[in-house]
Order: sequence, then C-alpha cells, then structure tokens
Amino acid sequence: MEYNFKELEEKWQSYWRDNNINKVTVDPSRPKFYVLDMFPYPSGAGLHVGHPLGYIASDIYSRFKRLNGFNVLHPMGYDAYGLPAEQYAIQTGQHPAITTDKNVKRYREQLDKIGFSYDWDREVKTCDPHYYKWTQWAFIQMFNHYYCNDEKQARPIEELVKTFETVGTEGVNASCTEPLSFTAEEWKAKSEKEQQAILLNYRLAYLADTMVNWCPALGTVLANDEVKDGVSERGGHPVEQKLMRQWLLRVSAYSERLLEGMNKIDWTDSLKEIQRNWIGRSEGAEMIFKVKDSDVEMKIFTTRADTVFGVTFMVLAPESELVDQITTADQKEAVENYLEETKKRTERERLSDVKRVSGVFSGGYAINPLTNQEIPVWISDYVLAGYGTGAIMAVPAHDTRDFAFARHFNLPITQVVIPEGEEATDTATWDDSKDSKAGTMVNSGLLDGLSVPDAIAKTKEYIKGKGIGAVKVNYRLRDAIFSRQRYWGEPFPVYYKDDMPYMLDESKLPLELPEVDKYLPTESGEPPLGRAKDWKTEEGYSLELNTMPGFAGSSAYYLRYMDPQNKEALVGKESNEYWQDVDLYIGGTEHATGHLIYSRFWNKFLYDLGVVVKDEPFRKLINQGMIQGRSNFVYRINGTNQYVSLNLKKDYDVTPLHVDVNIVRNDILDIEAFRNWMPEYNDAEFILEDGKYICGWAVEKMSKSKYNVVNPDDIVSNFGADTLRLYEMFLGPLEQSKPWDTNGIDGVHKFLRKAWRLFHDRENNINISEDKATPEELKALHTAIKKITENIERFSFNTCVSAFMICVNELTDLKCNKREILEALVTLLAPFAPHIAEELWHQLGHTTTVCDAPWPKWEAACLVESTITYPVSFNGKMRFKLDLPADMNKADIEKAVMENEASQKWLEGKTVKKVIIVPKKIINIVVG
RNA sequence: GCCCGAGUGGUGGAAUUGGUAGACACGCAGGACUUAAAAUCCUGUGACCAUUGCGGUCGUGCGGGUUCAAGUCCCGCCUCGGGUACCA
Repeated sequence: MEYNFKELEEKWQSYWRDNNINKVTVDPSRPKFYVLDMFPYPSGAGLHVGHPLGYIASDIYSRFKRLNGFNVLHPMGYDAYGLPAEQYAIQTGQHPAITTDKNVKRYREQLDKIGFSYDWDREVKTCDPHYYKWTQWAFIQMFNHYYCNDEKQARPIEELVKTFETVGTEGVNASCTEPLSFTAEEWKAKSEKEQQAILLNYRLAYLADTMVNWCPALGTVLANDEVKDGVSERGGHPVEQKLMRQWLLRVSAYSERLLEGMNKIDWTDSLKEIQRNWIGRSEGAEMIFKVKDSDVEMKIFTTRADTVFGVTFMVLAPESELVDQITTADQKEAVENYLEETKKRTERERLSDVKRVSGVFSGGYAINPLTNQEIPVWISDYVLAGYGTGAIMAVPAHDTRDFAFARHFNLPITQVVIPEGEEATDTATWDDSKDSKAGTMVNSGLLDGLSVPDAIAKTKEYIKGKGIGAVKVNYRLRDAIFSRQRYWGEPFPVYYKDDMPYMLDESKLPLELPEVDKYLPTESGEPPLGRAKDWKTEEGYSLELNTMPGFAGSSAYYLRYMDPQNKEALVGKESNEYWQDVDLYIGGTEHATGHLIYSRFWNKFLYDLGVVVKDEPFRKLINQGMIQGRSNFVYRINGTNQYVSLNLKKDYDVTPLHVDVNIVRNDILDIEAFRNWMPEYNDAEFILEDGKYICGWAVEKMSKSKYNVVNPDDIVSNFGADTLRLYEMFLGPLEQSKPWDTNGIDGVHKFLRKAWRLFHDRENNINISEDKATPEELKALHTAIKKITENIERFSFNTCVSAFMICVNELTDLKCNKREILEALVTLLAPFAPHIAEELWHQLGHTTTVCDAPWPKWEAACLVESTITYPVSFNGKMRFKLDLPADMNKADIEKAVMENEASQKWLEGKTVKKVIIVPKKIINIVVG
C-alpha cells in the first residue's frame, strides 16, 4: 500500500501527544493568537459529520497562525450540564454525571481521531466543581453590585447603601426593577428585611416575582431565548406564563453597552442585526395621561409622540397594576371575566391567535394632555406588560393593531398624518391603518402642516416644557431569568435567612451539587434539590433549591481556558493580560440571542470589576453553516416487498422509504447490505436498471430517523482524517449551509495519494531531488503559496483545496520531485492535512515537527509572465485568444490585434469605433 | 408583516476591485494498461444548431436599465433559507 493513512495517522497522533506538541504557555516574546470553537454539549448521539466543520476550520487557522510565528491558544472543553442527561437520569435512574462522563469520553475519542491541535491540558467541564466554583463566584459578584447609569458601569452595592444612608434615593441613577424614592431617615428606619428587599431592586443578580415561561413537561422555567414559537426549544413542549419568584440577571442594564460594543467587533452583519433586533432599542417619549376624576396617572411609552392628537382610546395590559385602580364599579365584573379568560390562554394560543381581537372597557377615562379630550381606557392582551410601561395611547388611524381594535369595538378613528402625495380621506372608508412614517400633520392643533420629523421634534420639546412627559429610550431586551427547577446544573451559592437571600462566603466555594434519591420535584412541588439531605449551611440556614441555567457555565469559559488550573481566580492577571480576548470565534448562528448576548454581558460585568482587560470577549466571529443530511430512498411497490429503481418508478404505484445512506454509494444501493439491514428486507426483490438499483435522494436535516447520519469515525477509517478534513473544507464556503454528500470524497482522497506520489518512486521509496527548481516549477509553487495564504486569511478554505489540487496536478505533469518545491508544499499542506504533512516532513529528513516549520512566502518574481494570453472581444463578445508579450504597450497591442488574421473576419465591412485595451487583462474592439 | 442572506451545468462549487462564465472536484461516456478486477492514466462532458472541417446562437431565478464590457452595479418582481413578530 502506498499511502497508508491508517498507520501514519495513528503514528503522528501519538507523537504529538507524547511530545506535548500542542501545549501552550504564556510567552511574552511571541505574539498571541486565541482561536476558539463554541463549547459543545456532549450529546449521547456523539458527533456526526456536521459537527467538526467549524472545528476543522478553526484548527486549520490555528495551525496556520502557529506556522506564522504566533503563540496560539486553541482549547476545547464541554458544556456538560444540560437537560438531555437529566431527562435520561429521570427515565433510568442513572446519575447524569455518569451519562455525561460517558458522552464526554466518546466525544474525546471522536475528536482525537480527526487530529485537532487542542491543548487538552486546558480542557474544562462546566459540571466540574473546580470550574463551577467560578460560575458561583461571578454570581456572588453580580449580587454584590448594581449598575450606575451615570458612570455606565457596575458599582459595589455598598456604595449604594452608603448613599441611601446619607441622602436616600436623591440623585441615584441606577438600573432597577421599579423606581423607588425615600429619604435617608426612611431608609434607616427600615428593618434589615425591608432593606434587603429594597436592595434586590438594584442588584445585578436579584430575586423577584416575575412572569416566567413555565414549561410543565420539563418542570422548569425557561429564558426567552429558550422558547421558540411558544414551545420549548429543547423537546418542543408547551410553555405557559406563570408568576414565580426567580433569580434574574439585570442584563437590561447593559443594553446600551451591548449595542455600542457591536461597532468595534468583527462579526457578520446578519449576526449583529439579530442581536440589535433582540436588544430592540427604540427612541421615543414617555407621556403622562391623567385619569379623569382620580389622581391616578397613566404613563405610556410611544415612539410617535407627534400622533398624540390622533389618540382616541388608551389600552392597558391585563397584567398592569393600573387595571384595578381605573376600573369602575359597573365595569368590574366584565373586566374580571376578561382577566380570567386571558390568564387561561397559554403563550402558544396567544401567538397562534394573533389576529383575534379581544378586550374590555375599564369604565375609566384618561385626559389627553395636549387636547384635554376625554378618552376611554380599555384593557387588552395585545398590549404587553413587559414592554414599555404596559400601557399605550392608541392611534388607530396609523397603527394596524389599534385600527383592528377600534373597528372591532367601534371606536373613533382620527387621521393625523397625510402620506405624501395623498389627500385627507374619511377614515370610515379605510380597510387598514395608513402608514405615517412620512407625510404632513393634520387635525393636530399646533402641529398642523408640519412634516413628521419636525412634528416629532416639536412634540418632544412641548411635552418636556410642559412637564407632561420625557424623552426616553426603551429596550426590548429583558433581564435573564436565571433559576431552573432542575437537578443537573450549578447550585446557587445562596442561603435564606428570614426569607431573604444571602450569599455564601467565597471561602465556602464551590458549593457542590448534592446527591438526591430521584431527579424529580418533591411531592410538595419543590425542585429536585429539595430531596437533598442536610441541604443547609453550617448555621442551619436552608440553601437555594434552584440550579443555574445552561448559559451560566458557558458565559465565561473562554476566560477560564486562559488559566484553567488557577485556584485563586477565575483567570490570573498575567494570563489575562497576555491572552486578552478571543481573536477568532467559530460556531453556529443558533447562539445569536442566547450565549452570545449573555457572555458579552458577563464579560462586560467582569470588565467593570477590573477582572478582565477587554470589554468585548470575541473580536472576530464566524458562523459556520449547517451541514444538512442527504437522504436516500428506495421505492417499494405498494403491497409487495419489491423495490423499483429510481428511473423506472413512474410505471408503478410506489412508496418512497428512507434507506441508510451508509449502504448506498453514489446513489447505487448495495443490495446485499440492504437485505441484511433489517429483517423485513431479507427477501426483498428488485427491479433494476442497467443491473443497478439507483436510489432517489433529498436534502433534509441530519437525523437518526432519516437514516442519513454519517459518522466521522466511519469516514476516518475508510479514508483517513486528512481526507475528512480536506473534504469538509472542499464542500463549499464555511459560512454556507450545505448537504453532506460522501460522493465527492474520492476526489480529495485521490489528491492526497497524488501528492504522496510526488515524493515517492514506484516502489514507494522516498525519492527527492536536490536539483534547482525550474521557473515552471517555481511558478506552480508560488501561485499556490499566494493563493493559499490569501485564502486562509479570508477563511476561504474550499478554494485553498482547489489551489492544492492545481499545484499538485501541475507538479505531477512536470514530474517534479525537488526538495526546494516539495518542502514548501508540505508546509502549506500542514494546517489542512497535518498527518500526511508530518510524515512527509520527516521523510524529507526533518526531526522536529512540521507544526513549527516556517510558512513559505511567495515571491512576485516567480509569478511574472513573459507573455499574456489576451482574450480578444468584438462588441464585448470573446472571439479568439492572442498571445502577446507582457510588456507590450497599448499602441503596439492595438496594432498587433488589428493586423491579426483572426480579426479580419470581424472587421470586414465594419468601421472600428473604439478600441479598449486593459493591459494584461482584455482587448475589446467596438465595431459598427 | 418586518429585517437579513442566497438563487450559476446532472451534483458540490469557482470567478477577491465590472474585464475569457463554469476553475477545482464528483458523476457520466469513451479509451489505455490488465487473463480479469481494483488501482492508475488519457480524452470528452452547459444547452441548442451544424457536424465533412471550420463554426454559430443562447446561457449565471425573471423583467428592465447603466456600460466598450454585467454572475458582479442600479430599478422592479419571483423563489428558497435564516432571524423576528401584537415591542407601541
């Protein structure tokens, strides 16, 4: 066997391991580079061929940077807490730690076979107490800090306490759950418990009664980003709204900084856009509407204060606390019925039923502060309690939802904006609200005749001046619910005294996850930790029963990799100052609104504390595309055990059935393997075409049930890790989603064998010439150096592989076996196919690893052409090619073309209007 | 609905700033070597017309436009993928 990938891959993997080739340490004499893959959750199914796509890309880049003299940090670890292991524990009674351990081992085996250059000494696991100690530590810090809006950073809570003691809330501008106001005397008069309750209103990690997404099937609450389309992202179970006392992180305090920070990071526009939408900044005004015959005031948020003359009713969210205060006696029953009805609707029903208009009149009236008009106050679930103030001014003429509501309940509609090029019309004739982004104001008193932007500005001035409102910026981003009623997660370092939460002393960390007899809630409905024996502090205070969510452990793991063994700190100063931040982060786009927001928040908080030197954790981020499955089908003739080949199926009545893609090659079914696949196919019969059974195919999600899962281990054992690596890259651009189709893999495998043969004679002996390279050979090499270097830098790995193929094809044609050429070629190949490169490098006589070889530089002198093959076009259509000296000037080129025999046919009977010559590119002659 | 992204041969894809559309592979067809197979190598391969040779016409989702020249830029649509959605 000539290229024995199996033998040499095992050999070099153990060489790298035994010689600590991938170990990195802080080394200020060299520039650092930090390449990170998104933390994988080790699932029971193991890796399929889609998972390593990003890992291969990041590994190529890491190795490339190392060859260019960088000290590269390239770690890997596991996001080991999670629901699947716990669900499995509930079913089987097996401790989730055992399941997790098993899965981690399997992941590691699979990863090792692909030849990644991870420094495994830095591996972290979120469920390891040495690791989650620092998750708990960070939580304590958040509890002990609040966010100062003036200084735009987190400050110690003691500072706030001091302010309260001296001046009360006077001058305090802090992020809080609800604005409070008290004097120093009032503060001092409060009990310890009352003071603690007030501080929770400011802490960055706080306990509050809040509406949560409760998932009964999973027995836990979920964060907003864990709910998709009203069902849980994991498992797809229904989710309902429920009021519960929960831990939250005040992520919303950092909204503006999270938004601003995106201007200085190199992420894709689409990903930044997703985050911007999720943060949802909107600039508008808060306005106060007095309620008639009462001292109740309604505060509303609007982005269109200019349309205030078009307000014909007000709407409160059903959960708003003003509902009680505004509802009149005679409407009380109707309102209560409505509240009862809305409460029963689950989140899912509400979402699937968006068009249904519902609501009830409260009986109360508000006064429009600009017109002094009385306007009815309604209650409807189309207004959300969680956004703005939970109350709106309705402008039915210019808002779709308000319009639908007004029509349904027969409320008046007043037009206040005339869109450009239109006339005012009777709103009774409208089918829908009118767009009001641009136009002229009408029916608007002092705003009449103004353009929309002018009117907005004028209204803001007016309400500010009159003290009836204020300019305000609102964010859609909610605080993150941080409690989970589950077992398999980090325990909170929290105990309760007099119903108030207190933090454990840092010296007590880590607070380790206790054993429980079952992984289910207790009979009284408490979370699983309620089953733990002696789950209390030494003093006898009971400990928190909730655990932390999945994103807790993944929010600062990139920092821990910098200094994973540190017992004194999450990350040591020296390590953090050296490694700074992640230079390149590769992972899927599915974390756009979860992990990538939370870890940025977490990092900014640590930055405020002075724990880390960088404000943003991930400098450049690339989203690799998903690898979809490519399913194969056989066609069973209905009612028989007979299967008909793809192109003959139209003559029969057939049912397509998924067939395991691993027994199909180039869409041709291995009939014997099919018969042995499942008992029901043992005596299957086939109708063949050209003696073959051809399968149909389709692109679908890669999943067990579709029998289209391809395992990287199988590819490695059939073709080798180097082939797998090259092929995953060759499939297409990294960012693009594409189906996995093993069909093309022969091409890259053949390429590696061809490359091998450049170095060896027919007897497979190394055969290298020390002669000087010819210009042709140098040109082939330097073209490849240039293309591959530039393409790695712009993450275009698929075109790198083509460049390799072209180079090896050319060198094969030139029968080149010169050291001068081949040594550089091996180095270029090392990031992509490290095993074969290491083998050839050693066969070339080197005794140290190819991982530290110098990256070749391309030389312009080797690339210059003496002649250029010009495409000659007439009226833009290429007609023939013409070889001309590269240094020929325009005039001579024109002369040469005009006199050329091939031109005459196109010039005949025509006049030349114009001749365009772009030197070294193209010649175009315009004739008429 | 709104916001992104993408549509190129039978397939994956290439064409970096407007300059030879289809690189590089897969597949397919034919051939060489071989008792045979595997492996390897060679030739052809966008469509249509012509095929005795040359050759010609069309062609990057659709319809327009700018330009000597458009896959690439502009305008209007269509389809697919992703995100988000009573967010005032």
